[in-house]
Amino acid sequence: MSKVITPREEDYSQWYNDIVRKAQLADHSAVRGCMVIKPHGFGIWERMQRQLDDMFKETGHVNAYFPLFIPKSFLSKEAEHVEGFAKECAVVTHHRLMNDPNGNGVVVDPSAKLEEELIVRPTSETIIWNTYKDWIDSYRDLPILVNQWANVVRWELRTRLFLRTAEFLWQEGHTAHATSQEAEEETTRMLDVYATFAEEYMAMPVIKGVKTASERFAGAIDTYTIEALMQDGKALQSGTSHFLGQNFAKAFDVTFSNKENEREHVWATSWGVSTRLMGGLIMTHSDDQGLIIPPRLAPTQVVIVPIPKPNDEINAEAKKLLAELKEAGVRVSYDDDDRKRPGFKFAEHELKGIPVRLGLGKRDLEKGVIEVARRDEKTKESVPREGIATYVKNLLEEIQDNLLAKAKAHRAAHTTKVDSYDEFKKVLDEKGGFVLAHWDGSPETEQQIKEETKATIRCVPLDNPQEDGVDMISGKPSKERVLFARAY
RNA sequence: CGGGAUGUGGCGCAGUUGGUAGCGCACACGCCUGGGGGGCGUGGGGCCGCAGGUUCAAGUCCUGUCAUCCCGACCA
Repeated sequence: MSKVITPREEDYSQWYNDIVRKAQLADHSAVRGCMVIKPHGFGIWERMQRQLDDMFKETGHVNAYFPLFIPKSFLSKEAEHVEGFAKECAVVTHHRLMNDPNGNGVVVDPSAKLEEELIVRPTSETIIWNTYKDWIDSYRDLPILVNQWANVVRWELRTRLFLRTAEFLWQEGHTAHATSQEAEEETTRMLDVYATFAEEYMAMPVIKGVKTASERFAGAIDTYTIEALMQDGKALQSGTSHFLGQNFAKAFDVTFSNKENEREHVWATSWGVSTRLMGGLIMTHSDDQGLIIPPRLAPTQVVIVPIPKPNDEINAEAKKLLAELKEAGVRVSYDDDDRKRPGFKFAEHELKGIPVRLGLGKRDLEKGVIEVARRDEKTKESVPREGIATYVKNLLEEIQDNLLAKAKAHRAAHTTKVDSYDEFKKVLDEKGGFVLAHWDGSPETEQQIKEETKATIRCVPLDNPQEDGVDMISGKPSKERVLFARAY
């Protein structure tokens, strides 16, 4: 297999595909739009899952699991919701196959038609709220703070590995509360969890904000989002947290008795991040040599390469090094494959994004040093063998910080304030990135901008500085800038 | 779903006016090598995406179909 990656400058889409496939994160499968997540890719996802799950638990949530299939009738109970998802649902109509009477393998058994079709969940609000109806009777039953890790299916017409696949993995939190205020607090709490995770673990800075009406989740009162900026200047919606009001409680008739013994509808939130984060991770950090994984998410943080090849002496030293590093809490492995030469291994580990490589060579050992190579900056240095574990541990933190700093610098350099529509278009075409501009709040100008420039309002940033201005197009007054970008 | 392109060993590709399917990498074995993707030799591996059709003969021509990629439309 050719290990050469298309340079970003030449073709960013192709570069992205090359990274995903050549770093062995994922591959296309036999099913249109569905991918096989390979061990290296899944290992990163598992690190994300584990960390997020811990953060959910720390904020009081528990995990549960609801069915893959949803009765068709459930989808029609919340009008906006069905409209948002109807066009991309996989539908189960039969439950049995039979041998083809003509001898051509198996066919669907027409007698096994389902009375009511089942929808493969595109998201689980409906099945979950149908269940919550049975769980909730009193204010004492609230809040319900449940999360589930699951796969969902959305029959997308155009798919891209990780960024938009027909089936994807995610978590979806679904909470039920006694008051609007409590639900709104939950919505922003989880948005904060996502933002913290993105910055501290993925080293991917994000802007927190609220979606405009046109970009809102189908069935939500408010959709909060974290928006990240990719290397090519396009935005990636990386996580959402929805305040659902009483929409689903009303649709599924979920009520509770309050302290005054009055019957009220329950208030709801839902929030999720998906394997799309993998796409964000790739497009935030990686380079033309391959993937770059932030140390906190790297399944393997350090790889030890024997130079020029494993032998008894080097193996013995490697064993000691492994023990020292593991003792220090570092995820480390030893590449003792004796069929491949060092140069090949270097390139391979760089391609796969392992943050730190230790070169263990006879000459270095005699001098009492080890060659330490960092993936992020592609630099190498000789480090004393004594105290190497501490050095590496500190280096991993430095790399983590460096990646976040670089991503922040890139975002800062690609965030532009503009005050005229001409300038807006010019920045989008020549520079890309986030564009902060005044907007009069009307769906019409938002739509016009989208049609003419392909840019959308990513969000109205939270804690947005208030300032007087005028809409670029209508000239109507505006009191704050909103965040525009072309997006994935 | 519309426009364009591409499907040939695991990967990347060539294959002329139709006439016995090739190359590089990878793989297996052997020898030589050995601090940034080694060298030489030998060898194995193909329903040419799939289904029809034209023809004495189809990887090549025709029709259909499936899949992937790029650009759109769509996209909580």
